[in-house]
Amino acid sequence: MTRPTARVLALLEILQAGGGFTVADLAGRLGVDERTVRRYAAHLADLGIPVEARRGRYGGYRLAPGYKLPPLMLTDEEAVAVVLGLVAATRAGLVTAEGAAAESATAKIRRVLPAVLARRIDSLLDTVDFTAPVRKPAPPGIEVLLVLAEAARHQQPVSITYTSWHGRAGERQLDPYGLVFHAGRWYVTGHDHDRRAVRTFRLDRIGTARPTQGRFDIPAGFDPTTQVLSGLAAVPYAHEMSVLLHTSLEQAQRRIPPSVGTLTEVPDGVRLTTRVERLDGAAQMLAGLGWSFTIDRPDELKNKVRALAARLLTAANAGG
Amino acid sequence: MTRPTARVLALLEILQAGGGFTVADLAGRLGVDERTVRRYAAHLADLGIPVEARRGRYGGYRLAPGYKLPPLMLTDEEAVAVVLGLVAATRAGLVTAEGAAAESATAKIRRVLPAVLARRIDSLLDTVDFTAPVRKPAPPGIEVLLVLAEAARHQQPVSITYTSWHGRAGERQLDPYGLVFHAGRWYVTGHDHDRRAVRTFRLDRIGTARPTQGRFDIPAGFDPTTQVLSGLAAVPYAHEMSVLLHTSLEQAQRRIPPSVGTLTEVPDGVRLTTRVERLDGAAQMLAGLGWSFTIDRPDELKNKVRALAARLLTAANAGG
DNA sequence: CAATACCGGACAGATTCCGCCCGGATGAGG
DNA sequence: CCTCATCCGGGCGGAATCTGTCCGGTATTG
Repeated sequence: MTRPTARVLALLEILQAGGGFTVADLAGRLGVDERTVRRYAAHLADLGIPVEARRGRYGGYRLAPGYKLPPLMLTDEEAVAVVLGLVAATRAGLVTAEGAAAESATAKIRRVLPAVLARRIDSLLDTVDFTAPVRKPAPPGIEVLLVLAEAARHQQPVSITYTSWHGRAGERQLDPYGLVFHAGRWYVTGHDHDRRAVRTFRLDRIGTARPTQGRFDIPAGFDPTTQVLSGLAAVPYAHEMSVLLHTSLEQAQRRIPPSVGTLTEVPDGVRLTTRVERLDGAAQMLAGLGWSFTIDRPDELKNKVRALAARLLTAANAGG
Repeated sequence: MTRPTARVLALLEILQAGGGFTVADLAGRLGVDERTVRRYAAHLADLGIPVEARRGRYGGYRLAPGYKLPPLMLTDEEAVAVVLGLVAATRAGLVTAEGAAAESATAKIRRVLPAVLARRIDSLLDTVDFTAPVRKPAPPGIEVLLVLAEAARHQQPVSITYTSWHGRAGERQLDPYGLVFHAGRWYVTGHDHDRRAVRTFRLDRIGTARPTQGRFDIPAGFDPTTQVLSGLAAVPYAHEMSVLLHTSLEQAQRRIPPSVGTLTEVPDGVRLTTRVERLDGAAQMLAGLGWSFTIDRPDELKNKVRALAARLLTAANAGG
């Protein structure tokens, strides 16, 4: 930043983000000396912007609480980021229940942009193709999402109404440890009071969420992502499967996502335990991995692997 | 007025009063030279304020028509969509060169939200985890992106400066047919005048883009995504492979991305033609797909499939 | 009291700003 | 096409403002 004008207004932007800032903090962010920050604060005051200063321990600068904000001004880069973000969020299934939120947000943002920039962004949206797959959204209600987020942040229990996959509705008391967005779906994981265990719920199946009294502690080292993904892997599919893969744990972890099953390092390789709906699919997966392996169970899987081998031989010998 | 900052902002206030102003008029009001007024107008533009200029008789400066609209009013859903969109765009590698655009955009949007909603959105951002991988961004310059988008939209040729992967810079004349965002990278594909063929370029390797004279037509049925992906797939791997899959084109397209190879519907199924580096890997892929198939070529692939079948038999018969 | 954090004058050197000059581009109206 | 009015922006030398440093001082909290 070469111009003092821009730096003074950058200070204004930082302060407008809210909260308080020490002079040392601001100096670091603006890349100037502390004395210069103090001068800038005085400049803002000269311009009629109410910068409040507090001396002493825990002191710093902030804007006066009631200060009225100017209209939104986005740079070209920021506008493009917002619009592309809305496209990305829609494609990822991140959009929430009132399905047109991304479209209407795009329209509103566009209206406060200069006409030339809006037209260029229109051209961009018209001409760009994305290769990532579009997720079918399973959006939660916005209120459910925000209540759970606040409760997780402040470690406050909630009461939720939940409809399970086979349609049974009920109320649950939950200590929400964290939220996870995975493959187009929102999940909350935490301590389920009724089950006295950690449970994971899909947010699109949660009707209402209401904070309740109390506070909870998150268990040390708890990782919401791991919990949700391993919970997804523990679906009660028809078959339990255990296979010894003749490779390293590192290699296995690189090729097999946690959502597929549990990998355990053992002396002869890595044990993969999981549940699957169809054993022929499991046979195909194992063939596709490329490592040799030993089947612990079920025995039926051995038959499926044999059948796949026979089919491959047929293919290799067909034609000429 | 002693400070340039104050004078620049005084210009903004005059323009915000509405209507148009000549440079001479503004110079008189601000007590500066006309050249200085023109500099101030450029400063405001740098700060993201849309000052529009009109040359010639009856010309002058004014603010862009939409600039004086009331402040942006977003619903809760829309605000969440925008903020989550910015997060998604960052993770997908969609953000552009001036790296902090998503962060500063988030801050600006947050500033025009009610404090309560802003706090709830903060909680959401603090507590949510995403499982999708974070792409390392290879961002193009915003100007390059927007110029190419407009040129593609209006079917107008461009002149680009391009640095190839081994570092050779040069200028190219291009008819941009479309833009594609794939796996964290921006691509433009179109007719390369110098090569007299369709070529694909990565936008992060394009230094500048400038529209040139003329118009072009896009070939009928041209699909930018297919072109970019098949270009990526056309890497000179060691082996050419052709396999007849005993399934439908629709099923094949669902399981085999275009980046893998070309799918062609034929009377007995779907022909997959592609190039691969390792035939044993190809054998594994075919086994993993689960359909029966016939190998056209190479003959060596038949040996690899036989070897895989043998390995599967060994696995199925091992243990008990 | 100790530690932390804002305050602001003064000075020399650094950086940015400014008026002036001027050839050039643009656009409306005759 | 021409005329007139108006914006455009690089370059230069001098003027104005900015900046870091130094430092003694005030304010606030535990």
